[in-house]
Amino acid sequence: MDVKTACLGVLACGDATGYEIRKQFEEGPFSHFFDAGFGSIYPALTRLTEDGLASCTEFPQDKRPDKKVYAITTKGWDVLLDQMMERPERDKVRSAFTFMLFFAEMLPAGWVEKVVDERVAWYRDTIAMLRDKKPSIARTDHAITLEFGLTVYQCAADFLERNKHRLVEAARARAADGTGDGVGGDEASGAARKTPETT
Amino acid sequence: MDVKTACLGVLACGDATGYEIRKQFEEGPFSHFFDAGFGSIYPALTRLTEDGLASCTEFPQDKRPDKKVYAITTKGWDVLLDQMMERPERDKVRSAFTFMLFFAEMLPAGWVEKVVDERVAWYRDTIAMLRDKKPSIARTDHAITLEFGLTVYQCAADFLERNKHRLVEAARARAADGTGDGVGGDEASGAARKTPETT
DNA sequence: CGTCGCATGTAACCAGTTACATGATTAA
DNA sequence: TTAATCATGTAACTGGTTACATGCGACG
Repeated sequence: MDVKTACLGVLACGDATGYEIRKQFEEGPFSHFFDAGFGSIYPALTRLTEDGLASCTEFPQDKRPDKKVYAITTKGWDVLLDQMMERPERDKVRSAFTFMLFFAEMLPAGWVEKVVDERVAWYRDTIAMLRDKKPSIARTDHAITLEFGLTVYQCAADFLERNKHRLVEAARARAADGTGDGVGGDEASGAARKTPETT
Repeated sequence: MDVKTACLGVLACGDATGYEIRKQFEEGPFSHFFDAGFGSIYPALTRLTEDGLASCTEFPQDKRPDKKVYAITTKGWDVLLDQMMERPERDKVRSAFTFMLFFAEMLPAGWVEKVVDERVAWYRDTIAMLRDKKPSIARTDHAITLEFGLTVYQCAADFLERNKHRLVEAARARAADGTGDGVGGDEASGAARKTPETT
């Protein structure tokens, strides 16, 4: 799923300018499963218009660039539908947080605690925000997607809160026994590995 | 978090070849929060070696390319630790599945059902696999990260199973009232939007 | 008096993907 | 006989990010 398709998706919910689309990607419902900046949105919109998948209406404004409102066309709908009838590709997730969790033992306990706390706070804030928005959502699919996020975030936040102490204790224990920062001592680290057998 | 850091992370768990690293990204624990192919791993490994963050030992093999086993160096540990002491950047998620969920009403009910079923099946399989692996994990942080995934996947699968009928019904309802494929009729679709006020 | 929100876009850059090249062994 | 596993790598491409360019009005 590339930026063009995602823009088409936003336009399928209502006409929008490039600026508004970015906000959708940053704060709106799309932010939970997509992201893109201006640098990719504007060219995508130009392309979409060239290909007849979106139409563009200009509204002159003084003292600032003309506002360009994009709308999805019939052909755009067709393409969007086609795209969604293809088997969805695997989710692409890149989480520096989880990466850090995975190595929590190697890190200072205080740092681990801080990062986990911040993450939990982010979940709580997001959950509150989603709860706020929920009543104003008319479409069933949109509502269910929101609930999906709500449920999963809730679950994640609860887990982290319940298990924070274990992580922090593990980090503390490691620090105490001197293995602290994972410094193995010599060049090629001693990470457990049998001499590689010549396959 | 780029490929270089991720490779360093894998090497921090034990020496490995490029081939093995890819497997970690595809099937191993890293697959849940990172992904990369050969085309980025091999150059990254070369770079890491040049910069002294990893060392490389070659094991000649006949009838196939020499096996190159990489190990993280002391400097590599330092860099990895430094990286993890920086505040983790926002997760990047790109989920074509969730995108589709969000537009479920526009799609044929049968298709929605199929896609959701497949996703639930994937969760169930992954959960079973993680449960299998769990007993063999020594490190606390690794174990907790695994449990984190287990918990969240479980929650997601349960939600989808509980709410599948709502999605399918919504899709079915839409199809029935003729608004079916979202075809608005004319060029600039009728998606509700007031004439844009000139800000 | 600074910085945030509105509003557009381009150009340079970089990271990562895809396809290609090579090739033996083993299991279905 | 077909496909998968092992094992490395490069070159071409693409998709997206970052930085730059412009500039007013509102709010603190």
